Amino acid sequence: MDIEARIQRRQRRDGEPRLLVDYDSLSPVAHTDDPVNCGPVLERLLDYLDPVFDGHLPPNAYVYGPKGSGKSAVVTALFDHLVRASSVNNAAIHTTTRVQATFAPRFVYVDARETTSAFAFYHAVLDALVDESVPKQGIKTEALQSRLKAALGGPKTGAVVAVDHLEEPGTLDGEAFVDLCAGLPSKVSWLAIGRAPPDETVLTDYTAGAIQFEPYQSQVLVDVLMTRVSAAGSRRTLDHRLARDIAEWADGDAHDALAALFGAADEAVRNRHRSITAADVAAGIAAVPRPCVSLGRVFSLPENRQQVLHELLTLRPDQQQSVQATSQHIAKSVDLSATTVKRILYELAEDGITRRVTAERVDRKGRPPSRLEPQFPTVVFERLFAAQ
DNA sequence: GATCCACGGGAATACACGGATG
DNA sequence: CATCCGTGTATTCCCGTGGATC
Repeated sequence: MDIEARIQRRQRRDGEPRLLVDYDSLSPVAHTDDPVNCGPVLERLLDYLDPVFDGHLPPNAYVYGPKGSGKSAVVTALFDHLVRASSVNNAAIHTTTRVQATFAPRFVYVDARETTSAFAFYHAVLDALVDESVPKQGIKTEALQSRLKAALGGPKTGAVVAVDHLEEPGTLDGEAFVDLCAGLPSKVSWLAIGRAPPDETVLTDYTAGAIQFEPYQSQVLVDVLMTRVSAAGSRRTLDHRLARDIAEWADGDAHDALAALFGAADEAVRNRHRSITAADVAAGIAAVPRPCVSLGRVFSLPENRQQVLHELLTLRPDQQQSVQATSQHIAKSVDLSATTVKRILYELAEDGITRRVTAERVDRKGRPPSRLEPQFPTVVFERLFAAQ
């Protein structure tokens, strides 16, 4: 946090202390280096990775748990450390190796939301593995595969690839992912991360074990919220009791809790409150639909889809009586034809980003129209979208 | 020239509903 | 009464084109 921001935060206006918050610290899509209170699951992940320190690759594994239970937060933090440790200083791992051979495993984190094709997937893995830049176009997918093989050619190398957000709408499904992994060199083990319980996914047909993430306990969630709040502003910004209210409402889902907190902080800032009030919290909670789609999914959408969503949020209710009318209005402010906008709107609804609500009754003929309800935290989206 | 993929457009299909038909 | 039909929408699906990069 730079000095400028710290000073700004202390500035007064109208003699009143004014709340200023650092929205990045509250963002449900931002993960911290050091997730709060995740000891037990972290230990289980390290247990799984233990063979690495013995000079072997671990088997494939599956990490699962509901949205907002900390899967991405913990795995990204862990892999960040491992990547740093293995690339900056291989010795760190070598010296703890109990056998003589110098086994230098690599660690790769891939977000399936960003890699929806075979090409993109192999590209992501290879790009993380080699220093030179890897072409994004113009070469065959098979060319990437052989380069991967070459990159892991050494006798004492191997890689553990964590693939996050599998089997979401719009990302790789289990079958496709397993097929892609079959095209990887044999010296690669994968750690799949998804939401489905082990018995509801084909992924576990190919893994030796599964690691479960439970929804956050209310008390832990309160800690998470308070930690984020103090990173974003001052500890006094949020009353402990209000944090508890948010946590109770969120029912163990850190994503939703942070989204609500973000909305509450935004409301407080706009009302020039000196701290977050109960009414602000109520407004913050109200701006998070339930069930709620993860913002991470929304922000990994292509730019023009996000544009369409942004415009959708600016329309008046009377402009979105039907999908057709909605797309025509949106097409006016976006560089896409109404037909294309319409198709995009249907795709977004299909993926659960929005929800179609069919009108009760219309005048006469024809199938009744639908309106689209956002299924993601709109306030947070607007703020972070504007900041992009 | 190869290769990947985003775009755009519209054709095809499904649906709702009232009214006609057998 | 059951079914079909016409009309006007909503919704899904498919495929060609073109930019960008190697």
